[in-house]
Amino acid sequence: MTEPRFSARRRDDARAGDKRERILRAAVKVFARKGFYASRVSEIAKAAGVADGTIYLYFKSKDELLTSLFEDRITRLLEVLRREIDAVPSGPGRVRRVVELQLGLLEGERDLAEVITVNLRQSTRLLKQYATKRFTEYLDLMALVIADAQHAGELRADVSPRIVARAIFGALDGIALTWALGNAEPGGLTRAGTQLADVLLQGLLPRPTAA
Amino acid sequence: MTEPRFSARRRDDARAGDKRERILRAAVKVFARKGFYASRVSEIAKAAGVADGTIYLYFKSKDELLTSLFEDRITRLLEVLRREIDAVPSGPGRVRRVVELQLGLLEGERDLAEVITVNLRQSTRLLKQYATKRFTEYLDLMALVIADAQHAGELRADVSPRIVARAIFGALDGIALTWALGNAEPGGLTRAGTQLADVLLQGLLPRPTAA
DNA sequence: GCGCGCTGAATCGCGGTTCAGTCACAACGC
DNA sequence: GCGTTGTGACTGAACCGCGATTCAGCGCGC
Repeated sequence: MTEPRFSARRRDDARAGDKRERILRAAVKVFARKGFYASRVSEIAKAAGVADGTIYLYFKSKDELLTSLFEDRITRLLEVLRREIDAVPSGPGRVRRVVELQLGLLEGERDLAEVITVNLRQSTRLLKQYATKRFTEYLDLMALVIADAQHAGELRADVSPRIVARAIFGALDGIALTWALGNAEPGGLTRAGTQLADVLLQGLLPRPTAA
Repeated sequence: MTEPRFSARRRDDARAGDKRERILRAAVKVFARKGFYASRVSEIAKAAGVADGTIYLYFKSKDELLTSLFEDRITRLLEVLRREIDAVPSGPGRVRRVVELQLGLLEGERDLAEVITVNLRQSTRLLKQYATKRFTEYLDLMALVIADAQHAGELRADVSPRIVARAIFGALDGIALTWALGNAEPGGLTRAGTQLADVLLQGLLPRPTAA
């Protein structure tokens, strides 16, 4: 229903035609620079190299454009995360992998980092209605990783997996936010990820011997 | 310049007259419920019990209303934090105090929690221009607490104080966010604060003996 | 020709902002 | 005391610009 029928193969036009994706990419760029509300649909159209009206052939509204953007990108992220988690056996290893992976991914996509950290919260509707779906899915995944490791005795069990999951999400978000808003020095996110993982893992170890 | 001259003492009207504060309080409530952009100035006026135009006697624009809100509330927070930090001698004690204090404060003001966590990011202008002032001040304060403790040998020195500060901010923000958006169970924030502090402190301890 | 993807100028509603009045009160002269 | 007038905080209906959305065409490929 959102997708254009079929075809759409312009033989004279080199760019692959996937206009929907072109629009999404343009939206990321524009939203990142100006924020959702300050961004004009016409700007996104221009950035994508399409007419204003074309956007409405692929998305119901400006709002739905933002929603789709998250739906799409977060779905991708969840896929990657699930795959990686499965590939790592140890609990602590998983935590480290997940933390480093997420910041590593954003390192290469500053615009996306900004959209996720900043714009996720722009549309209250988006946050309160939509986000409580995918976002919860994300938090649940993180909490599960923690809980599993706790049951295996690899991580201390005296803290709530859900709280830890939220804290990890928040820490990642906060680091990405300040990075995206600041000078975004190269390698900054990756380095931060390693350090965050270091602190988290030591903090989550089963209580050593003495409290 | 923003304040009305003087007088303004209505003897027949019980409410203390501080209209500016009344408007700010109303704004917190409305922004929290609907988000900055979805909130109508007329709604804030109604909630504050003043006319639409009155708001413009105290604030230049809707934008400036939001800005003033942060300026005001964050200034208060910084004051409280500084005082508390000075009152606690040990580094780890300070970290715990700061973490627990912030979540404790928000526990009593759900609306404010929501405004800070959600709306702080609504106005990109606010974030990029204004926030880089007070917000930086906040991060610097946190980083200083960490750095001091590191120099005193109370916390591990192999992580960047700034990264830790950002991570702590993010973790607090993330926890407050999910709390404010969720069921906001009573005591939830306080409990989360304790656990977060537990994990952080263990994680930040000087490396035990074996890495 | 025809269908379809696309275009982009025009529309239309919304809501931030303005500003001409209103009103309560204080100051003043008597 | 008491009318008169000045002051300025406050009001709220109307204005006006903006920008999301629409839709009457357009032209390319078949």
